[in-house]
Amino acid sequence: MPGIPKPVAERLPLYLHYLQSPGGEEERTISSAAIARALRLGEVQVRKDLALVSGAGKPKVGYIRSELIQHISKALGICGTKKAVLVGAGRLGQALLYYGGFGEYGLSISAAFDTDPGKVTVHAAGKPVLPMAALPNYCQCHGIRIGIIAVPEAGAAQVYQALLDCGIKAVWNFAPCRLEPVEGVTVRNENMAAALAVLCAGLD
Amino acid sequence: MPGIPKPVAERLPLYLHYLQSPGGEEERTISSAAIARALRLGEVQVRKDLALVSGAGKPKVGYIRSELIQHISKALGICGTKKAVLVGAGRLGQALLYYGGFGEYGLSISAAFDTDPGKVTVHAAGKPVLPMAALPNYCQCHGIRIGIIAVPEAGAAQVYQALLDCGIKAVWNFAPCRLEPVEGVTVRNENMAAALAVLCAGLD
DNA sequence: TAGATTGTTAATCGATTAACAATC
DNA sequence: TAGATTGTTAATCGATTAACAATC
Repeated sequence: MPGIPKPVAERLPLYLHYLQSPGGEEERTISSAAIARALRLGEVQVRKDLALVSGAGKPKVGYIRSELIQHISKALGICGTKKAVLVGAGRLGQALLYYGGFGEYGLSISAAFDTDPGKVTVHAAGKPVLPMAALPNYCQCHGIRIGIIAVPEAGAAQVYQALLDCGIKAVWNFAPCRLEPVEGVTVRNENMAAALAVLCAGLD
Repeated sequence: MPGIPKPVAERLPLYLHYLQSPGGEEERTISSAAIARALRLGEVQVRKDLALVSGAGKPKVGYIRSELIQHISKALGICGTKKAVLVGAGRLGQALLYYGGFGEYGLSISAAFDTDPGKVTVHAAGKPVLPMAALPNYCQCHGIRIGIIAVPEAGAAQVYQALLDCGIKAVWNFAPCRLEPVEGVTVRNENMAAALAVLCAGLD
């Protein structure tokens, strides 16, 4: 995504979801105004975003839906299905493992890992739950570059290091702690408690 | 949070978490430089943020830890424990129900609601899972103003309306759809699949 | 007093919005 | 041609960073 500002990149999945959603208008073309209305964004903003990744809009006509889907998908690097590993097969980990929504963006969690031998025997959502020791080999064999951390805070740093050692390049961290930045590795911290706290901050 | 810019508000929980975390330096005072180092932020940014909610730093000394915790807590509206209801007791819902991290910010999920009679009998994490019909009465009796939507996309709009009817003022939505904005109600959309897609966008 | 650390004012940067030009 | 819709250039807005003043 070189050249695509972060706020724009964050809107791209919304456009894609809307364009692919059934039930909406199934016209062959669509205008920036229609997208803006549906997603409650400014129409100039939508046009600017789309110009950045597509630039294939036609005055008086709008955008060809299928083309636009192609272009946004390309900008998001969607090609085939990228596989991710999940570390931590607790409740949150299992919720992610069963969640079907990633496929829309060409992503899937292909295996989970846990230190708890009790969880290791479980196959969840048709996916294996393996012991931590199996992580390096699994990642190498499957060419995994995406890792998800769903363990308690105390274990996060260690899991992070293990993922780095496996050559992971993108980390989605659900533990409420910052992870040491590493050149060439992208980290997103998903601090659930903090998110709810901010949402509720203005309540009184 | 009138007067506090959103980016600042999003950093406040990080400061609070760091200040309250055990194991760190347990000094009575702390400097903006120390906080910045730990959280990997700019020190001027930390000082500006803290000046906005506290303004009680002393040159040469820093901030008194306990005071700072008080001030940030106040800015985040933390007082006692605010209760939230959760709609949708699937895997994600249960993960949230069991998650213990909300307490740090004075929040707790006190009950879940589901249309599936099978889920209704379960008591999860010592919290009741009730039928949807019980929602209005529960919210009124407990003075609930926070609602969490953890149902599939198709049901989200209806659940949202139900929550609005109950007088909910803050909504945390995990379904991948935008919800109609309503005056006086804050909504945060937590689109998990989109988040992972953006994280992985730059992979190749 | 001197030095460390906060707080503020000004400068920079980036994103959004508005106005308008281009074009099918 | 006229009108609708895109795309671009300029203006606005807000946040971050840098420089410096204040003060314990």
